[in-house]
Parts: sequence; C-alpha cells; structure tokens
Amino acid sequence: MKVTRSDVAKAAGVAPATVSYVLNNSRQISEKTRKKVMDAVNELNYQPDLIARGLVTNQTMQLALILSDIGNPFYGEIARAFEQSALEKGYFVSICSGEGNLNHYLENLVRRHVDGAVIIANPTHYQMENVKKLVDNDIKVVISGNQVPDQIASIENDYISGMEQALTHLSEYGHRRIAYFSCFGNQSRYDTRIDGFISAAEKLGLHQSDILLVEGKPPYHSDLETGKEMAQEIIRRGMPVTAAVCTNDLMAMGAIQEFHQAGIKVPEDISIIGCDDIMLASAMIPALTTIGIDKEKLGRGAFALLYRQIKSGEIKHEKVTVELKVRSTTSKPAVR
Amino acid sequence: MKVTRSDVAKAAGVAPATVSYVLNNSRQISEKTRKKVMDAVNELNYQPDLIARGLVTNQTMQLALILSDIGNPFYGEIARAFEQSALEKGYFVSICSGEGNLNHYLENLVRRHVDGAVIIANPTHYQMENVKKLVDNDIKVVISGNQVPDQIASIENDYISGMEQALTHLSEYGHRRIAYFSCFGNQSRYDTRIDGFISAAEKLGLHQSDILLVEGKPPYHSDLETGKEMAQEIIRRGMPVTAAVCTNDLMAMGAIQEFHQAGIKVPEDISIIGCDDIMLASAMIPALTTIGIDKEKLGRGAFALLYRQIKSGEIKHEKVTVELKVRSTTSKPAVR
DNA sequence: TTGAAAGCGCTAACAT
DNA sequence: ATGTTAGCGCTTTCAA
Repeated sequence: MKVTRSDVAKAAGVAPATVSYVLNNSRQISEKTRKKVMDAVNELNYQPDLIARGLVTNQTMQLALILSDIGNPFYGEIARAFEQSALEKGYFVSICSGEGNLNHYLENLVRRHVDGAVIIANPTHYQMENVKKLVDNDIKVVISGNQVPDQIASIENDYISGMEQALTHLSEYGHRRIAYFSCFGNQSRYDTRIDGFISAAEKLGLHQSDILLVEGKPPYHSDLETGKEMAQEIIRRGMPVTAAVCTNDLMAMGAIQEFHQAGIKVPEDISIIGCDDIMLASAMIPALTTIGIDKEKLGRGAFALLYRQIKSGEIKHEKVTVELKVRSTTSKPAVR
Repeated sequence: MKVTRSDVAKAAGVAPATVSYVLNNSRQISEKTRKKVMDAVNELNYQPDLIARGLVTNQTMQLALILSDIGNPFYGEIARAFEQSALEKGYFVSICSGEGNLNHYLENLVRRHVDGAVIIANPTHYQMENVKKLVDNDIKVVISGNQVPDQIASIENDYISGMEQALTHLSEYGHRRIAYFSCFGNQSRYDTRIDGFISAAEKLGLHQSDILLVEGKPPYHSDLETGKEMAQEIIRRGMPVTAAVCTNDLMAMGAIQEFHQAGIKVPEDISIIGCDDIMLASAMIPALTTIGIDKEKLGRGAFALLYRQIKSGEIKHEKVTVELKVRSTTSKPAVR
C-alpha cells in the first residue's frame, strides 16, 4: 500500500501539514519535531507524491525535449547531455520525437504542466504558433534551429563560421566547384547553413555558376537516404563538382556510400564534408571530415538557458562555436 | 488564463461534472446537452488537466522507457519505435537514460505515477530489487536484456540463434579460431550472447582452445572505445584469431578502426561481426556484417507487451527472431 | 512553534 | 438524464 503524508503524520504524532513543512523546509520547526518526522519518513520510506504536489504548486519538475528524430545519433547525443544536466537539478525529462507529430506534442505539454520545453527540431516539423501557446501558458521555452522572435530564448550553432571553415578548407585544397546538399528548400531561411555556404563561397571568390545547391524535398528528411539521392543526382549530372558539403553527417555518409557503389572514390574523385560530428563520424573509414558541433555543449547549454528562465524569467540568445574536423574524406581534387 | 472545467460548465449552463461526463463518455447524455457542452469546449478550447485527472484516477497516461544510453543509436532506434506506438495509444513517454543513475530513476517513477515502464538496459546499471518496487506499486513493467522472474514480462532477442548464425557463417568461410568481444564479464549470465557463442562453437566442433573470450570491465560500457581496447588486446597477443564477434556494432566499429590503424585489414586479415545492425552498419565502408536486431519490432513489441499488461494484467515473455546480415567485414581467412 | 482548513481540477459514487 | 458532493495527496493561508 502506498504510504501518504497522513501515515507519516500519524506515525510521528504530528499534523499532516507539519510533515510537509519539514520536508519542504518552508517553516521554522523545532529540532524535536523535525527528528520525529524524519524518523517516521525514513521508517515508512515516504516519498511525496509528485502528481498531488504538482496540482497545487503547478510545478511538475518535468521538462520536455522535443526532437525531430531520436533515432538520429545527433539528437541522441544532445538528448544525453540535456538529460544529464536536467537530472542534476532534479528534473525529469520527456523526450518527444516522431517527425510528423510534433504539434500534437506541443498541445499535450500544457495539459501535463511541464515546467519547460526545449525544441531542437526541423522547423518544418512544427508551427511557431503552437510554441506561442506554450509561452502563453507560462511554459518556458528554448529553441534551437529556427528563426525565433526575441521573446523566445534560443541557442544556435554558429553555422556561418562552420561553413566558412569548410569552404576555406576546400578552397585551400584547390576546389572551385562545390555542391551543398541541403535537407531544406533553397528558399528556406530557417537554417543558416545555406546562407553561410553562399556567403562563404562569395567571400572566397567562387563563381556563382560553380556552386551547386541541391535542395531537399518535403517532408525534408535528413537521413542516409536523402544523401544517397543527392549523390545520385550529382552522378546523373555528370559530376559537375569536385566537393560537396552536406547538411549533416547522415547525409554525408549516405552520399559517400552511393558514390562508392558507383565506383566514384571519396576523397580522390569527390571530397565530402558532413556536419554534426556524430560519434561514428570519426570511426568510419575513411574518417569523415565534418563541421563539428559540440553536442554536449548544446544539450547542456539548452538546459542552462531553460533553467535560468524558469528561475529568473531571463530570456537569452546563445551561440555555440563550431569547429571543422579535418579528417579523411577531403583531399586535393584530381587534376584533369 | 487557463480555462477549467468550471468555465466550460458555466458557458454551457450545466454542472461541472456534466462536462466530465460528456468528455469521458462515462454516462448517458442527451444530444442537446452534449452539443451545448461540446460547443463550449470548442469555443473555449478546453483541455482537461492531466495532472488533476491523474490525481484521482491514478492514471497518468505516461510511460517510462529506461535505456542504458540514449546516445547509442541502437537505443535511439528502439526508442523511436516505442515512442511511435505509445503515441498511437495516447501515451506520453519519458526516456530515462544516463548510465549510473538508473536506480535513481526507478524510484522516481512511483512518485510520478507512471502507468508503466520498459527497461532495456545493461543489467549492471540497475538492481532488480528496485524493479520489484515498481511492481509493488502497481506499475507495469517489461524488461529486455536481463534474467527476469516469471512475474515480470520480458521481450528478448534470440541471441542464441544469432550467435549460431554468425559462427556458422564464419565456419563456412573456414574460420576455426574465433574471438568473442563481450561487454560483460565472462561469468555474467545476464546476457545470452556469451552462452550462445560458446554453445554454437561447440556445436560446430571448434576446439575450446581456439575460441577466445575477451571480457569487459566494470562499469561495462559497450562503446567504440571498448571495441578499440579489445582489438588492441588481440594485436598484443599476436593475432591468435582470424575472426571476432562483438557484443554490439559500436564495439565492432571501434575494433575495425583500431585494426585499420594498426595496418591490419578487415576482412582480409581478420573478419569482424557486430550485433544490432544499427542504421549506420550498412552505410559504413566496408559494410558491417552483423547480427541484425529488429529494433522496430523490439520497440513496438515492448510497447504491445506493456499495453496488454496495463489493460488486462497479462504477463508474457516474448522472443524476437534475429537474422545475420552478411556484408563486407567477413571473408575467408588468409591462408598461411 | 504547531494545527486546522481551504482548495488545486478533476472523477465517480450518490442523489434527485 | 442531470446535479451535488466527497475525496485524490498535497501546499499554504489563517488561526491558535
């Protein structure tokens, strides 16, 4: 049978409220009473019911982490970091994934009284309007990977710098004709990667006709399959580029595999750069050159931002630095 | 401001309870009243508060998925499948990961009144005793990857068959000296992989002195690093085997990388077999030969088992078939 | 320093 | 067919 506060009160010979007071440290309590209560608590192994508490305090000590796809190791690694730091502060985290249904989740959060939510997801998978509803219901929100209004906290990777590092690296090797494999539409301004790619290309003096933007299609997946399809497109077009930068590592890996199967060598025939630096990027052979995202920092940073907002209401916008990891899928282009 | 049941009742001109009755379909209601209520509900966009409801029904429509490491794509893919099917039935899922702290989580679950929990984790990361506490508190439980008492439902992969398939495959290629890289201790009986390996080796008539069990060390991680270390050990011992089967793909990938760096070719010099068939196993080059686990089936099956138990109390033990995926990290051993 | 009592938003047993 | 009422287990205001 479940032990309640009343059981403890009875055992300790005090009023039920007193038990709450000592457990929450919300009142001066005599040493004697405190001891009586604590003894009973330990004896009965009493743990306050969080649902009941939540009903009155409107605090559930529960956070939601909303992700495009928990099966993607990139999100998995972020989730690990986020969860770890949330746990340290006593929060429970619900991970909400499942591509199409993100809106459904958002509605659920207010009914469940979560204290806060972090959204790290493809912007095409949810509506900002629904996020506003969270805010209206006093649920604190932190977003990554979208254009957000000032009133919503955010944490973003510095993709502009990342793309510049990537293109500079390729340029130094002598690449002039470079593709970008985007999981978004070319007109999308959600993501700064495309802009970063374009402006870096300009800065390096690449001809506009030499850069090739391969765009994604709804529902804008960013997985192995997407990368394969884009590689196929490059092959179909007769290999008009000597290098390609991809939206993420999964797409890069898919592309590499596709090229490999077509007998096109990476990096000899085409250099490939990914983005994210998932754990396996460095383990594959050849090791993937990629724009390294600090997933630990992103996950922990997102929590810190959320926590701060819950505690003090402060809304901040943070930027996380990224660093190109030069490995073995890039090299000088073959002379011809 | 939050809209409550009373607001709806007032707007519809009925008693608060009536609102509950129509929403829950728990009583005969005249069409007229039903319409009045539903109109008010839609007008005000009322959503019953799940915390309040949970307090009285003791049902939270919330499930916990307890995983060793959500950063490991194997678990990520399972989580995706589990979450998907839970969502279809209206459940919310909290993913609890973070290696050392699993016990901490288990305690939390009863305070949060989750309706059920699925544990797919390294048995060394939690105590069965704590699981019993869940059961005592009427939280339904399904476990995978551990030895469970009959009263606890389970879903297991048929590793025995998997190992037999793997060793038969190697044997057909002519391998006689084979290692097993375990993330567990050799004495561990949690996991059927070791047993499966040993009995398959016997069945195939391999000499006991030809098989080499490399065992893990506390805290029994099963990641890239572990695989690397074990590969080093094989190298240090002068390559006494021509093939190795690993506890999971991550370890296999780590091992392959380590061998590669030492100038030992896979599969020419040593054949490697993984286990899990994570998404990237087929994408890497060379593609990984691995014991394929049906993660979709495992995740969905775990939910189905849990759901059934919640609805009818029925406790079942299920076995999921596995299938060796022969790819490119295995070949005939070099003659010498 | 402690106790009593109201109420969080809901369900369900009891009345009408 | 509908309304009234008693809790669920807790926090917190008000009283002593």
